[in-house]
Amino acid sequence: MLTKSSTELVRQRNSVLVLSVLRRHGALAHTEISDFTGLSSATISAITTELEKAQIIEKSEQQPASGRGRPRVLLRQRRDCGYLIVVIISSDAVQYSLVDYAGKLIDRFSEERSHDPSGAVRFVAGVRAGLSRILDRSKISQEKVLLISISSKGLVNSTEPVLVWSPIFGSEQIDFESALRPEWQAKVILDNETLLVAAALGAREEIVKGADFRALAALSLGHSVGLGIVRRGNQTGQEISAPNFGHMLHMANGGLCRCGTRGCIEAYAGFYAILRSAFEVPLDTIPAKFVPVAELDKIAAKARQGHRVPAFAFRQAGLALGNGLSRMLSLTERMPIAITGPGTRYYDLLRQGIEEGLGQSHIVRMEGMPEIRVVADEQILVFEGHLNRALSVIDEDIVLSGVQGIQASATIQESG
Amino acid sequence: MLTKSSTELVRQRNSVLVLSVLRRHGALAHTEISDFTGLSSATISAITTELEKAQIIEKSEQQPASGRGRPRVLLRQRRDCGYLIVVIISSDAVQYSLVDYAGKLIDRFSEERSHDPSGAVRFVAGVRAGLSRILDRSKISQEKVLLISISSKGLVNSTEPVLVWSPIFGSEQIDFESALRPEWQAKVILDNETLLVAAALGAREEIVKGADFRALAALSLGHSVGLGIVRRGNQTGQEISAPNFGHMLHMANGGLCRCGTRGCIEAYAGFYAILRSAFEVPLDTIPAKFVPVAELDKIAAKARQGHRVPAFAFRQAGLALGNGLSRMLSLTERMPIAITGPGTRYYDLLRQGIEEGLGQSHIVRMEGMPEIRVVADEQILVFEGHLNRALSVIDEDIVLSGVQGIQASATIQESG
DNA sequence: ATTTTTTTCTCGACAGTCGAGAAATTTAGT
DNA sequence: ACTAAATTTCTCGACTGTCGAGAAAAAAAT
Repeated sequence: MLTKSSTELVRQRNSVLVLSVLRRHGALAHTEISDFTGLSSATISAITTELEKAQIIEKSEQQPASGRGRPRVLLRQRRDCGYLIVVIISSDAVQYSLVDYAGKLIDRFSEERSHDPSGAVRFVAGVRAGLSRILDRSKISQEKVLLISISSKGLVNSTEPVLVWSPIFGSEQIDFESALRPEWQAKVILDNETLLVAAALGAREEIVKGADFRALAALSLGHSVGLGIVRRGNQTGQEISAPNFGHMLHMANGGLCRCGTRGCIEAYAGFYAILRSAFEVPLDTIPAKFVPVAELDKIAAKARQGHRVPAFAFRQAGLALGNGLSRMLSLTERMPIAITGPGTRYYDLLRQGIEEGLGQSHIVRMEGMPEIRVVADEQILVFEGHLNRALSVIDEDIVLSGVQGIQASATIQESG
Repeated sequence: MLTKSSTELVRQRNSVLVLSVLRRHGALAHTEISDFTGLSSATISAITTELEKAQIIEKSEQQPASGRGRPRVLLRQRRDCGYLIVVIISSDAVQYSLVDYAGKLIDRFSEERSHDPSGAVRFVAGVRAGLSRILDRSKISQEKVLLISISSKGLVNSTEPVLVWSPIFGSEQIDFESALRPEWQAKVILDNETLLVAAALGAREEIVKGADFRALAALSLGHSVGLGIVRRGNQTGQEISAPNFGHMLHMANGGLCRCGTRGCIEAYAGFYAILRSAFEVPLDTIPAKFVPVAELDKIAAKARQGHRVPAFAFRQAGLALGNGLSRMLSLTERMPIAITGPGTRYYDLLRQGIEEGLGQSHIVRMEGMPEIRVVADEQILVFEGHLNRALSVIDEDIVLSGVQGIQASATIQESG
């Protein structure tokens, strides 16, 4: 259904555009903003004075004039305009980061996660405690926290911050919004971890390729298997999705997965699955909860020495991944695939299987093998994805609600 | 990447909105348009007078006033504002339809397709001849044809009207744009047939459910297997895609498919595959080019009588479909599935397999079985999809280019 | 001191939407 | 027959938004 447009919408959109340009390129002068956005200088003036009144951006202090002419006045976001807390949930720890509106990291710590399965209630309490702690440490008032951006592996509700399924808590759902709501007024968003990796890679790619960028998939290999897809939208930025790839069906009635289903991709390509396969344990054995990476390293070493069974385990894993990716490509357009996560260290062993698995499908035979790259530093990408996403959400929120509100209160202060 | 907005864009958008409302609900009065669009009466006046000057809509002749008050003046699209040719390519015929801008069918005929494999060049020539013929028969000038909307089974390029792969011509690509370009100035669009079915069903659903509508998949069963997905977009209408579902990998190293690959879904669920399986022919036999439906009816009859082997063939087909659908659901959100096409007559035999195949995946076990409906009248839906899609494309084009151009020429005429 | 160059800011023109109320036109009531 | 009520369409002025042009500002070069 189409929806009506209005002139105010135009202003909103262009304001968000200005903020996003400012974010992407740092402090910019009037004319540069005009160049990047395509908006006229007059419009930039109007928008920036409005944003400045609303205390969202500020004129940078005079800097030594370089070159002739009237010196530029750089505009930048006000760092203290608002703050963002990033919560990254991984299998063994929860990392909390406090970030200012300009994207600068202010404080960070991790808390070990006890491996007791005592469940979601206790875990949520831990998260609440962690959030309080990071706020206390930095002496920032709670209202200044505009957004809490959370990520986890697993399946996430697309509209609300609800963790629908996770490797840790299974089907025990966690609704972060309601869990934090009485205490925190900030908006809460939740994203799949690999989705954020994909978003970060997509943003990088868009900077390089510009309008040529079409789509990209990120495949994260580790204890579990995640996939994120980012696609260039019609007009409004990027579209991202995090399918339930690790638990997509690889083979009917196949190996038993941690999730209780048989034949998931993860039941062949997750770390525990490779271990199980390398030790020739029956495929319907209930899989280990946690596998030390050192253990897998040993198997990889043997495989590299030419031992048949461990090599076969990696190959099977690769096949499951390749088949799964080929199925994804059958349902989407052709796109490059970036492989990240701790599993990349075994890419030499997985590669042949992945390529063979890909090659078994019609789409790949027709369009050719997709480009595959290995990308390290998954952690950095996750954080980068958080920032990209969270800050642009903040931008929108500020423009949507903030400008009028803050501006109104500013005028009251002036007149009062 | 975000892009700038302007006030003219607002007008364009709202003009398209008015046209689309007019199309959906037929002739409407001023106030009704205002209600449907949410735009104010004044704006409707401005837009409609502009569209009327540009000869895109017209005031309907006075009709008997019902109720008190000033009688309504109904507005409707001008039928002769432009025309549309719909070309539906199926395995045994090509159907040509001439439709006016109000969606009314003016002329239609089908041309048998000779089953010789002489290839794409000859086929394209046939299409050109068919287009000329329908134009001749109706005495409409070629410039009045604004759009040629083509559909086929197979895989279609997402940006250009290029048939990338089809059951008929295989990988022999057909670029309809360049094939028709010197002769026809009209815009050419090409869509997968099942995509149009999905689009039509989606549009129907949106009328019923309104904003509650999220997404829907259409599965077409026949000689080949097609899938169309329609999703509600962020803001601008619906997003539709036609994946290469029939040739998605069902089982590595599985049965030989018509496309030459092994293990495609179609190699289990296409008509020829069911036949092959029912006759216990080895799965690597090169499949029949064309299967008479009567043949399959016989097998179905036997299966319904309780014969094991034919029943098993249908069950295997269902399993392949169910597994494939479960994989699709792993990559998208949960959505209802509408099954169409000639294969629906065997749905009683396929059903158990489909449900079992779906149930083998984690996502279905977690979210529950998706809603499955059987929808007959695929042909009607295909045509309806063509119309929905083509006419809204025309609306956009008219507003984008037409209004200014036509208006300009109108003022010249006035002053001249 | 003047000119040149570069950047920012301001003004008037133009496009779009909206609310209110005038104008048009029919039905109902007396 | 005439008037009042109802309903729809149209018009006007206010408001918001963008843009181009040119004025104003401010530093470097001459």
